[in-house]
Order: sequence, then C-alpha cells, then structure tokens
Amino acid sequence: MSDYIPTQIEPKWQAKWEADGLYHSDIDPKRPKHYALTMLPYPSGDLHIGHWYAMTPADARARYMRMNGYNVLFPMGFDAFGLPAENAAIKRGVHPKVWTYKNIENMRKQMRSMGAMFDWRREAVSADPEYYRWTQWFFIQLYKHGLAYRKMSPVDFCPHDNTTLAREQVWGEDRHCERCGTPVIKKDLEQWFFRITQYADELLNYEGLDWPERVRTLQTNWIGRSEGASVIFKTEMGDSLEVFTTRPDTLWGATFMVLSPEHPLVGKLTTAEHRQAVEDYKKQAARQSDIEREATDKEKTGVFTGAYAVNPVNGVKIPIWTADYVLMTYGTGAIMAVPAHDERDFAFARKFGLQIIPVIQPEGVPDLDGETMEVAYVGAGHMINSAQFNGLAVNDEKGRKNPGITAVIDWLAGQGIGKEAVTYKLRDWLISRQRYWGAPIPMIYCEKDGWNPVPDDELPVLLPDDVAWKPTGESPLKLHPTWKQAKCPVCGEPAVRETDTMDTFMCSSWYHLRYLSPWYNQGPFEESEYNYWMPVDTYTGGIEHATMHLMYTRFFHKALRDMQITEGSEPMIQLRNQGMVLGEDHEKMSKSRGNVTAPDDLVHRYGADAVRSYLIFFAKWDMGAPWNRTGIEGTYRWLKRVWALFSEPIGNPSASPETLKVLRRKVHQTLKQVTHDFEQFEFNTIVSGLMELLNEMYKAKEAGAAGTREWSEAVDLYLRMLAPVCPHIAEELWELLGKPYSIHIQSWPKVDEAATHEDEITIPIQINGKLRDRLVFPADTSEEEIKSAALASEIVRKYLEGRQPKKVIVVQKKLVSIVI
RNA sequence: GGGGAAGUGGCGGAAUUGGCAGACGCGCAAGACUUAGGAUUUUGUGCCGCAAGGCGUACGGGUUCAAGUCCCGUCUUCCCCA
Repeated sequence: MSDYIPTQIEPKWQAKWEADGLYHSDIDPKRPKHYALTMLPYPSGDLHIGHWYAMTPADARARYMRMNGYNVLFPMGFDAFGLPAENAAIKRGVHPKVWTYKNIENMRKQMRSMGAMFDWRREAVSADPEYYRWTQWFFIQLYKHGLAYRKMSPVDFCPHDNTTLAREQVWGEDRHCERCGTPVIKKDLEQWFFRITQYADELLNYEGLDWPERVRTLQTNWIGRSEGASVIFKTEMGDSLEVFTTRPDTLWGATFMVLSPEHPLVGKLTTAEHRQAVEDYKKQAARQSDIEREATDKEKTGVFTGAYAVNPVNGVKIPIWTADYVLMTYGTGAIMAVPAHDERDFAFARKFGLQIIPVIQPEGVPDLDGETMEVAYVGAGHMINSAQFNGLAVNDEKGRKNPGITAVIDWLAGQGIGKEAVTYKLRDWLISRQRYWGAPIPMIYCEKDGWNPVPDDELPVLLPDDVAWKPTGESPLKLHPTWKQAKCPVCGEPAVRETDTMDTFMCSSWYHLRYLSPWYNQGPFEESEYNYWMPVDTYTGGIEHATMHLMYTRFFHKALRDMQITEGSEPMIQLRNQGMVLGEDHEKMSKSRGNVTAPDDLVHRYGADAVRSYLIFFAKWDMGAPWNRTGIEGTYRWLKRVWALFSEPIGNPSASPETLKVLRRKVHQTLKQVTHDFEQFEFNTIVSGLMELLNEMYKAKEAGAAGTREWSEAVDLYLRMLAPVCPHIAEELWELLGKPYSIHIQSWPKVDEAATHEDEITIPIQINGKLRDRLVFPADTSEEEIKSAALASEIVRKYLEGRQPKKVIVVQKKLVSIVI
C-alpha cells in the first residue's frame, strides 16, 4: 500500500484529461444539453480562494450533471477590460495589455491546478480584438435600433487631477478623489446611454425564471416602479410645475410645494429677498449623497423661495420651498407636499410651521386635526376636505387598485390638469467611460453628418498600443496624436472618433454567447451552437451582481431578441448565489488587510482534491464563512483514509449477512442524500455524507465485509459519488481497481430504494413533552402495537403511577407522546 | 433612513420542514504505537451537577401533546441603496 501523495497524481491526471480532450463539449443532438455557467473572473493577478469557492461547487455540479447523462458545457474566460489595469499602468508603468495578459496566463495555470472540467477551447477574453469587435458590433446594432443615444449627463470629476472618475474612485461620505483626496464635483459631459428603461416593465417579470427571491426583490426595488399621476401646478408667474405623486387622492391636502435644489426653475422662481439663502442652500445640498438626503430620520432642512404656486384642484395659493429631501433624479424633481399624509412632508411642515390639512379620515377614530396631529396618517379611510370627493373610500392599495386614486386620476384627466403616470427609479444605462482600457465606442463625429457608426467592415476599432500615461489619468485615447482622426462614413471628409470606451458591463452582458463559438469570425456566435446550447441552464455567482450585471444581461438579451439577433427573452434560467469566504479575522479578504489565503500554497501542501472538498464542506455554500486554516486538515485526513481503505489488500470475506445488509443500506441512503444535495445545491452535506459512509465502511471492513459483492458495490458507488468533488483521487483509485477510464464519463448510480429502508425503528417516548424512554420495534409494527408497548414500558408505568394518561399521541414511525 | 438576510457548543456547521437538538469536521482532553510526533490510531467532548437529575438553539412572551422550526415584541450582526 502506497501513501496518498496528491502532488503526484493530480498533475498526471490533469495532463491526461487535457490530452484526451475529456472535457470537450460538442453539439450532440442525441443527448440533452446542460449549459452550466459560473461568473467569469476579472484578471486581477492571482486566483483567490474566493474564486475557488465559487468555481469548485459549480464544477462539481457540472460533473454531476454530466454523469447524469447531460451533454454539459462548462466554459471559462476573463472579463479582461477595466480600471485596475490602468491603475497598474499609472503606478508601475506597465502597459494595461501586458499586465492583463500576464495575469490571465497566471490565472489559467492556477485554474488548471483545480482540476475543473472547463472546456478551454471555448475560452473567451473580452479584451481580445476578436471579442470586442463584436462588443462594438452590438453597440452599433443597439444604436441602429434606437436603443443607444447620446445626452448630457453629470460625471464625477476631480478638479485637482483634472480627470473624470469612475464611481469606485470616489470615496467616503465627503465624496473625495481616491488619488488626491480632493472633494469631487459634478461635471456635465455628452455621454452614451442604452434605453434599458424601455424594458423596465418586462424586467419586472420573472416568469419562467428559477431565481432566488432575494435577487428578484433587489431587481424589483432597483427598477422601483411607482404608479400614480402627474399633475401640473402653475406658479403665480405662470410657469408650469409638473409633479409626480403616488397619492393623487390627497391633492386637496397639498399645502406647499418642494423643489429639488437642482431643479431648473429654482433660480427663476426665487425672489430677490430669498436669493442669497437659496444659493447657499444649493451649495450645501450638492455635497450630500442621495442616501443621506433621503433618510427619513434626518433633521429636515430647506429654504423658502419666496414664490407661490396654485393648487389646480382648488385654486389655493401655496408656498414653494426647496429642500434636499427631494431628488432631481426621481420623478420630476418637484413634489406637492401633503404633510397630513406623508411622513417626510409632515416633519418638514412641523419644523417650518407650515399648514397641515388632513384629507383622509381613518374610520372609527376622532376627526384628524392638522393642528394637533403628531404623525402623518398614511393608512386607509375616506376622503374629507376634498370637495366633491368627500366620503369616497381610500384603501391601502397602490395605483388603480385604490378606488380613491382611480376616481381622482380619471377626474384630473377629464379636467386636463393631470393624468395617470408611472415612474421608475431605474435610469438609462450610462455606458461611456472616459478611460483607455475598454472597448472603444465605435462612433465617428462629422461636422456635417453628425454621429455615425463605424462601418461593420472596419471593425474592430482597435485600441492603440502606443499610448502615453499622464499622471492626470485623462484617457490616453484623447491625448493620442492620430488615433481619433477618421473619415466620416457618410461623406468621407475628415471626422473624429469617439474617445470614450464602453462600460465593462457591456462586455460581460454577452460573454455567455461568445463562449459558444469564440473561434467564429462571421458573427458574435455561431447559430448552430446558439440553437443547441442556449439558454444557460444554471448560472452561479456572487449576490453582488444582483442588480447591475444580471439586470444588464437580461436587458441585453431582450434587446437582441427585439433586433432579431437571437430568440428567447431570458439568458439564464436558473440562478444560484454563493456566499463569501472571509479572512480568519472575519473581515473581508484583501491584500491591504493581509488576511488573504492563497490557494496555491494549499494545493501544494494538501492537493487540489483536499482544497476542493474543504471549500465544499466548510460552509453552507450560499452563506460563506470565515476561513479556518486548521479545518482543511479534516478533509485531507478524510482523503487519506479513503486512499488507505480503497488501496489496501482486501483479505478474506467473513462478514455476517446482517453486516452486509447494513453496509448496503448505508451506501444507498448516502447515495440518496448526496443525489438530493447535488440537486439542491446543498454541497456541504455531500462531503459530510461521504465522510459518514467512509466511517461505516471502515466498520464493515473490520467486520470482514471486504471481498464481498456488497463491498465491491460500495467501493464502486463511493468513487462515483466522490468523482465530482475530488476528481483526481477518484480517477486514480478507479484505475487502481482496474475499472475502465475514465470515471468522469461513468453514469451516476441509481438508488435502490428497497435497500434504504430500515428494519428496525427506534421510537422515543415522551411524557409531558420530555424524553423518558426509547423503544425499538420492527419497522412494520402497527400504531396500536407501538402504543400499547409504550404504555407497558417500565419507565412509563413508573411515571403513570397507575393513573390513566390524559392523552396518547402516536406519530407513525416518529414518536409517542404521552400526556399525564 | 429604507429594503433584505441571519443569530444553534470553544469554532464551521447538521436537523427528512412542527416530532430524539448538536450529524460531519475542526479544536480540545486522555490512552495506544513510536527514538520522536505537527504522522497514525482508540476513547471522550453542549452547559451545571459526585450522582440522580436539571438546563439548553440571541432575549421576552404566545400557539401546541410537542417549537431551532409557527405567531407577536425586543436586541445584535451582516449585505444592498446607480
């Protein structure tokens, strides 16, 4: 018997699998397909233990599906554009391309050491010109179909470094520049957008998707659909002020208006007397984040503009204020304030002594009084102080489900002062980045013909390599002497290229399509591959992508469908999220904290199989947990015990039939549990189940089971169950036992249900809810027999002291509960 | 502030969904083997108690023959908010 030396067997099998193309996935119409996808990594340098934590169970499950007869596609690639490459260039003078591709090379090597079943022929790297050629092509398609457009939009800008900043480069509550610490300012730039808002309602529909409730809730909140009405107020000077409200039924209670400090009319409306206060207030508001501004518990601030508006429903003159709790980015940036029935308006009115008029009266309580109310009333009731609508019922529903709201909306529309309206928090997707290391936006500007797309046969618009890095961080594309010079695709006259690049979420919105045929150069993907493999059956990745990436890719797919490029509305049918591996200090792993665990060291010391099984075993997959360096000893020991048991000589069988029956029962019970766990993504109990079975097998061997038919079956099934989790040791032992190569193309075993049944059942006996006795019965004992045996038990008789029990509950095959 | 998730031994976690709480593993303790042990192996290990027994799933109530699981309230931690 030899020792278990993973570093000897693992590279050997990895090389053989690769040479044999064992994990190549090709179209096979005879077999059901399964597209298993795990989120692709950013090539930051090293594969992190977190990557392993995400990929290993995904790989194990892909292998399980393959053993179940599916033709499985499990590809891998790199999300290779992005800011860190540019930061490295600025800090260390390495070209982003060099930095990125060196990292990719390193990470490929690390991934190979995992022994995953990636089909590397299908690898896609988003920074390859052959990849971003199609990213650009998609942009042009979206542009041609009116889904991409250009408009002014504010960006974060550092006045000291004189550069635009990405969101993640703006730090802290005071929103300062990551590099120099200067507070950032907003600057308006012309930028490109995708019309994701056009798909807002469709994105709210998750029909046919097996996605976690949590992700759907996050997306739903992100889209933030509100139903209500838009109403036109007029200022005394005659300007129109449109407001959106979800509560048009409370219009008669509007006692003032509030404009966002950024609202374009604030300047015009403000009277000379109030101008200084308003200007000061605007400056102060601009320095706060939206979250701070919206917080309901925050002390309300605001100033009077000196102007008045007229409430269109009753002609009452109401003051116009400006306050930071109204955001320009939501609705119209102006609200009608109904302090009696809105918490924030109420707090504001009380603070500044503004009038409060109740217009919804709850049932069965004394009449509300604006002078004495202590909180806003937001519930159901009937309308009061509302002219012809007095007495109308208002319930807790939103929109047209509410009779009060419906009646008022219809009346407003009839009067021409308002109409039914829906607003969303979702904004159009801003895709311009003032960066170098991204896919150039393939557009050309001509003085005469305006913006036009680069012709298809000129794609890709290549990133130039010969760029200079200025410490300002301004995009080198802008500073490049010749790159932006182009010919107008329409008139042929000199024109200029767009120097912005695309948001990398654009690259990752379609990578699952490039995996289908990264070799293909006639289009983004080969149709036959698409028709066979799509949609993705199982998508796994971190919850942090719930809103951005997962929403963008859904939008992208719907847009492709509408442009007749693809069929189907949803790219990924089933979604599951893993949790995060924290450092041993329970903090998020990061180089700066020095709490990072490097998988390479672990693989070197314990082998990939031990690392894989430990990552699967040590935490509930969807929860994650802090790393524990000694824990891995457990799975390493387990594998050594597997090795020892399966590779040592068998000896003469001498086990009793009972021993063999018990062994076979445990094997099939484990198979049943492990199968269930793979289906349900409950990975940690797969390993614990296999550990338990191993312990039973040691006992059985002790009792002389080795060499029997049951023993052979146990070993065979054990290795098949082990194969998805620990592919190397399973393959090695499989070969050692003289079984046909490769274990990874064997079938998943079938559970023998009959073998799983217990002969005997142990029934706990409770008296007044406390466990007092345990009795063993043959499994088929009737309820009556169990009941009488329980009552006859010595311990129960002692407690009964000759009395009759008040109640006896017998739960079939579970327990007996006696009440005295 | 709003929305969401979660609180089970010293630690990570089990518990067929209302039915024997603590599977499996780490750690720890004692023993065996050994020149040695950071190898291997055996046994033990929720807490209190010499024991009988009692108490135990964040805390306080409730429903039930029976609650980690269901209901009400409180506290704590974590995640998300362009």
